[in-house]
Amino acid sequence: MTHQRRLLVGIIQGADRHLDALDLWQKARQQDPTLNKVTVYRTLALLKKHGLVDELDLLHLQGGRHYYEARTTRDHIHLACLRCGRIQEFESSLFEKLKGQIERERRFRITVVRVEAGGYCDKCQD
Amino acid sequence: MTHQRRLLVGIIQGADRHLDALDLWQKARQQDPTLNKVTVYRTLALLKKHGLVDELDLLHLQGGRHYYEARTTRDHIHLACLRCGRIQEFESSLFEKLKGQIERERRFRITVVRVEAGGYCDKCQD
DNA sequence: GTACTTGCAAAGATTTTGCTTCCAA
DNA sequence: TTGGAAGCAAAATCTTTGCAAGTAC
Repeated sequence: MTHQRRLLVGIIQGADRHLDALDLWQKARQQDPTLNKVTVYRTLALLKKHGLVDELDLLHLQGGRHYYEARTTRDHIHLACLRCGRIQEFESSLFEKLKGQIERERRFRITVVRVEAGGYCDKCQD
Repeated sequence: MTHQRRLLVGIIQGADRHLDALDLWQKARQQDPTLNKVTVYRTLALLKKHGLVDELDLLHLQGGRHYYEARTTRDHIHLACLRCGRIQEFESSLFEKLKGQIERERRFRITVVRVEAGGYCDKCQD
C-alpha cells in the first residue's frame, strides 16, 4: 500500500460523481503533483480486478472514456439522460430478482453486472 | 443509400456473433476491397444514432473496443463468461418489468438499454 | 534486502477530423 | 446538379508497455 494508492482510493470513495481516469488524475495531482497518469491507470486496473471499483461507460455520452465508482453493497442501475446528461442511479428489488433468475436458469454465477439505460429524464420530456 | 452502406448493413444483420469495427471492416473488404475503415466508423455512428444498431462493450473482456448488433424487437441481456469468453444472450419478462418500473417511478423515457453481466458460465464452474 | 511500485517516455489501439473527389437521387 | 458520402492521410484520444530508479514492509 503506497501513498499514491491511498490517495487515489480516497478520491474515488469521496467522489460525488463518476470520475474518469483523467478526472481522477487531475484531482490527485492537486495533492501530489508528481503522481503520474500511468499510476492512475494501473491503480484502477488493480481495483477493478479486485472488485473494489466498477467500470462504467455511461453509454459513451461524451466519448469513449470509462468512469469509475467505488463498489457499493447493492448493485444499481445508471440512467443517463441523452439531453441534459444527468446521471441518476436506481435500485430495485426487481433487479435483484432478475439476477437471481439468470443465476438459476442459466447456472451463470454473476460477479459483476452493469446496467445503463439512456433516454429522457423527467425534466427533459416535452 | 450507397452501396457501401448496403454492404455494411447486410453484414451486421447477417452476423452470427458480435462484431467490432475492425471485424466489420475485414468482412466488408472481402466484397469491396476499396471500402475504407473510416466509412465503417461513420456508418456505425449513423446506424447507432438512428437506433438501428446497439453498441456493446461486453465488459471489455479483450480491450477497449465496441461491438455492434442489429437492434431486435426485444431487449436482451448479455452474459459474458470471464473464463471462456463465451457470450450468451438472455431475455426475460422480469427485465421488461424492470424497465417499466424505471419509466414509471422516475418518469424516465428509456430509448436504449444495455445490460452486461460478467461471471462464470455453467461450463466454467468448478 | 527484496519484491513490488512508480515515473517517464514511447508505443499501441481505437476512433475522429479535414479536405478533396465522387456518386446517388 | 447538387448535397451528402467516401476515401485518404493525418491527428486526436485513451490506454498500455518497457525499463530504470525508488519504496514499503
